[in-house]
Amino acid sequence: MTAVDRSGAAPAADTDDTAAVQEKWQAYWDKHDTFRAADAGGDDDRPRRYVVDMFPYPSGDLHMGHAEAFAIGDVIARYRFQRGDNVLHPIGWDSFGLPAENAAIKRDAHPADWTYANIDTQAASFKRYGISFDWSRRLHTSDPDYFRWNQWLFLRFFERGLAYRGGGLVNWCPTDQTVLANEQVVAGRCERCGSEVVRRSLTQWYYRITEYADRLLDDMAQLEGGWPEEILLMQRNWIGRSQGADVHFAVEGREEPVTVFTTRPDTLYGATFFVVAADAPLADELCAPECRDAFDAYRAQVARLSDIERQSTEREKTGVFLGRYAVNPVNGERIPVWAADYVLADYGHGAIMAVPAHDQRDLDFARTFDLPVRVVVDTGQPDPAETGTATSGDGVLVNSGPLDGLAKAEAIERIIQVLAERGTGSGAVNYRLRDWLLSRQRFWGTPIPIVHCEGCGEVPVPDDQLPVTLPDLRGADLAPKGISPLAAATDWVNTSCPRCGGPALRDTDTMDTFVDSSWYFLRYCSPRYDDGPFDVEAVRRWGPVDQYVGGKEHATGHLLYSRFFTKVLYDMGLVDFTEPFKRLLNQGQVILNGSAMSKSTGNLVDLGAEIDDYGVDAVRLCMLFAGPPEDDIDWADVSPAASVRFLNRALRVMTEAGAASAPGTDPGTGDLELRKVTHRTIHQITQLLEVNRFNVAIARIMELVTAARRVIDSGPGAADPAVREAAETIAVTLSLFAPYVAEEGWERLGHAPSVAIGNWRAADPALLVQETVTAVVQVAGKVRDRLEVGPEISAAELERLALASAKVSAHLGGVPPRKVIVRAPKLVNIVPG
RNA sequence: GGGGCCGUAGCCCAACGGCAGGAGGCGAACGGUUUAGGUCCGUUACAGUGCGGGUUCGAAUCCCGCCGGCCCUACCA
Repeated sequence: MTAVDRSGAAPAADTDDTAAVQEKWQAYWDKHDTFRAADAGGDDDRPRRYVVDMFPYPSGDLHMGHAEAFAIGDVIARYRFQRGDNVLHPIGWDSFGLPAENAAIKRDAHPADWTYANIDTQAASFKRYGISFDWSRRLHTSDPDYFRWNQWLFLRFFERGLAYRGGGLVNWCPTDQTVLANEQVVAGRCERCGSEVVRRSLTQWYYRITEYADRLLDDMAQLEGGWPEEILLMQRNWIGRSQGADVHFAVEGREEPVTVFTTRPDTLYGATFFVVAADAPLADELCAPECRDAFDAYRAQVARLSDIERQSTEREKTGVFLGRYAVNPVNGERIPVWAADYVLADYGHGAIMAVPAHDQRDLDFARTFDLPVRVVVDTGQPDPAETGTATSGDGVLVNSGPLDGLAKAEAIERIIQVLAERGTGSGAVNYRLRDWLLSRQRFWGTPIPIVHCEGCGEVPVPDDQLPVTLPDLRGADLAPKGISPLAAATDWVNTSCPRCGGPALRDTDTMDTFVDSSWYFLRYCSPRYDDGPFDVEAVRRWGPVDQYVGGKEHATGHLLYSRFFTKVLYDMGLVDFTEPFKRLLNQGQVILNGSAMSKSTGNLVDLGAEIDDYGVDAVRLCMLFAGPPEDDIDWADVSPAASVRFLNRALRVMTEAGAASAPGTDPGTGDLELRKVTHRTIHQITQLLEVNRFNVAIARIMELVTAARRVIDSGPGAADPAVREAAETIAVTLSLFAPYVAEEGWERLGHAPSVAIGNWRAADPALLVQETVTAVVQVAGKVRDRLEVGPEISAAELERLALASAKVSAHLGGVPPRKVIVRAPKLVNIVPG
C-alpha cells in the first residue's frame, strides 16, 4: 500500500465509511466480549477497578444528556482497561416508575410493554455508541429477580425497626395521585409533573433514615477529596443538624408539659409567648372553648393555602390566640399560647418558645399582634422593638436571673445544666432531614411485602414466599384513583395471614423507585445471584465503587439514600465498607443556546441525527473536548464537524504510518523531536486523565497528530520509526475518546485487534528531560530576558548569569539590586534597589 | 432572607502564585492544492484575565468589597 492520496476523499470522511467502521468494530466487541470483567479471584492479581454510571430510566431513546454522561464514564473505564486493570463497567435500567404507567393507561397496555421496548431501544443505542459495558451483567429493576431483593431488604429493615408505618402530614401530588418523599418536592411542586403539592394526613411506610443522620454527616470525612465539595455541602445542609436544647413548658390545664426545641436556650428568659403549629394535633387539643371558632376558621384558612403560598417569606405573619398560657420553667412566667402557620408541625416538636428580641420570625409575629419584646442578650445593637430587626449575635446576657453577665456560649451551657438539674429540659439535637417516605399509591413498582391481618397486625411475608409479584393490570385499571391500583385487584389483595392462616389483605402500596437505585451497584457484582441481594464475596472483591458518574440533581436524593442503605448493610454485616462511592463526578448538562433542551419548546438536538451526520466518534469527541466534564455544554458552541476533520487527520497519520513501516519497528532511530513530543504527550495525558481533564488530554492528542503530520510532510517522512511510534500512541490514547477510529487505525498500523485493552505505555523518562530550559529573567516582576540553561543549573550560577545580562543591567540602570529571587532552573526575579 | 459556584481574544476553553508573543479548537481573513466548492496543507489578525482595593520579590491564580451570570435552599426555631 502506498501513501494515501490526500487530494482524494479521506478514508472515513464520508458517512458511509464511518457507519461501516462503526458496524465493524461494534460487531467485533460484541463477538469477543472485549469489556467483560474477569470475576475470578485467585491468580488474577490485576488491580480491580469498579466504574459505574448512574443507570438510565427507560423513557424512550437515549438523548444528548445520556450521551455526555456515558461518554465521560466510558473514558474513565476505557482508561483503566488500557492500563490493564480488571475493570467492572456494568449497565442496567431503573425500569420501575410512573411514566411507564401513564404510557400504559394511554395505550391500553401493560407498563412492561413500554418499559422493555424502551430498554431494548436504549441498549441498541448504547452498543452503537460504543460504550465499554460488560453486557453480561445487565439488570432491570422491574425484573422479579431484582425487586424480590427490594422486598427482602425491606423485611430486614423492618426487623431492625428501620421500616415502619406511621401517620402524619405528607406531600400529596394531586396529578400523580400519590404521596411524595420530601426530596421529590421542589419549591412546593411535584418534581415530576410540576403540580402544586398539597398536604394530607395519611398513614404511610417510612425508612428511618434520620437514625443515621449523624453517621451520614460524620462519614462525609471519607468522601472529602473524592466527591465534589458542592455535593457534600448540599447534603450537609439537607441533613441540617442543629444543636440546642429541649425545654419542657407546663401548659395550664394540661397534665403533660409541652416540649419545645430551641437552638437558643440562652434566650429562655426572653420568651414572651408560645406558638404551636396550627396544623398540629396539639393546637387543636390546646384550644380553649372560647377560642374554638376563631381557631377553626384559622385552621381552615391555613389548610386552603398551597405549600407555595405558605412558604412565601414575603407573607405577613398570621395566627390566633388559643386562650391558654404556658409557664416558663425558669421564671414561672405565664406566656400566651398562640397557633400559627410559621411554626412547622413536623420539625422539632411542632411548638416553639417565641423570643421576639432575638428571632426575626418571632419579632415579626410579635409586632403583628402587639406582643411584648424583651431583650435578654445585649449585643450592643439598637432595641429590636424599635428597629423591627431581631439581634442574634453574641453579647452579654441581661434580664436573665442567674445568666446575667454571661456570654452567649456560656449561657447556653449553663442553662442546659440548670434545666437538666430541675428536670425541665436537656441538651438536644434536631435534624432538618425527615424520615424517608417510602410508599406510593401506584402500580409499577415493588409491592411492599406486608400482609395486614386483623388479628396479627402487620405481618411480613416470609422470605420463601418472595417475590410478591404484581397482578396483571393494564390500561384503565391503572388510572389514578387516590388509592393504589393494587387495591382494586381483589384476587391479589385477598390472601391469608402467614402467621395465623386467617383471611388477610396485602399491603397495596408500592415502594419509591429510589429504593431500587439505592443498592443496584451492589447487585452488579453478582447480578444472577439468587441466595441474597448480592454475593457478599463478590461485593467484597469489587466494592465500593471506585468512580461513580452522574448528574448533581441526585445530590440529596439518590446519593443520600444509597449512602444510607450502605450503612444499614454494613450494620447487617453484608458489606465491609460504609460509603458506596469513593469518587463522584457530576457531569454538566447539554444545553442549546443557553437554555435546557426540551421537547415542548422545540429547543432540542437529536442524538441519533447527530450520530447519523457526524458519526459516534465525532459526537463523543466534541462533547469531551468542549470543556471540563463538570461544565454545561452548549451545543451551539461545539462543532462535531471539526471533530470529524480532526479524526480524519488522525486516521490518515495512522494509515500512512501503517503503510510505511511494520509493527515492532524499533523507534530508537526515529526523529528525536517527534519522539519527545510523543513521550511528553503520553506523560501529560496520563496525568490529565487521573484528574478528569479530558478536554486538555484531547488537545494534547491534537498536538501530537500535528507534530506527526509535520514529520511526514516536511521531515523524514512516513517511514520514520518515530512516526509509527507517534501513530500507535495516537491510536491508544484516542481509543478512550473515539474508539472506532482508534480500532480502525490500530488495524491499519498492522496490529491485531483490539487496541482497547492493556496498551497504555509509560513515557520514557529519558525522552522527557530537556537538554536546555528557558530561564526567565524578571526585573521587578517583568520579563526582561531569557536564558537557555541546563536543567541542573545551580541557583548561584543562574543568578550570576542573570545579573550578567545586558538587558538586565539596562533595566537596573546601574543601581545594585536590592534582592534576587532565584527559582532554578526556570526563573530569576531581580528587585531593583 | 441564607449558602455556594463562575466571569481569560468574536465564541468554547488552557494556564490555577513564576514567560498570557495563550496549549487546543471554533469562527474570520489571506495564500497553496483543486475545473470549482468542500476536503487538505500553510500563514495571519484579535484579549491582557468583569471592576476596585489588599497580600507578595512576583497575582488570571490568594484575601476583601462591588458589578454581572448561574445553582442550591427556603418561616427548620
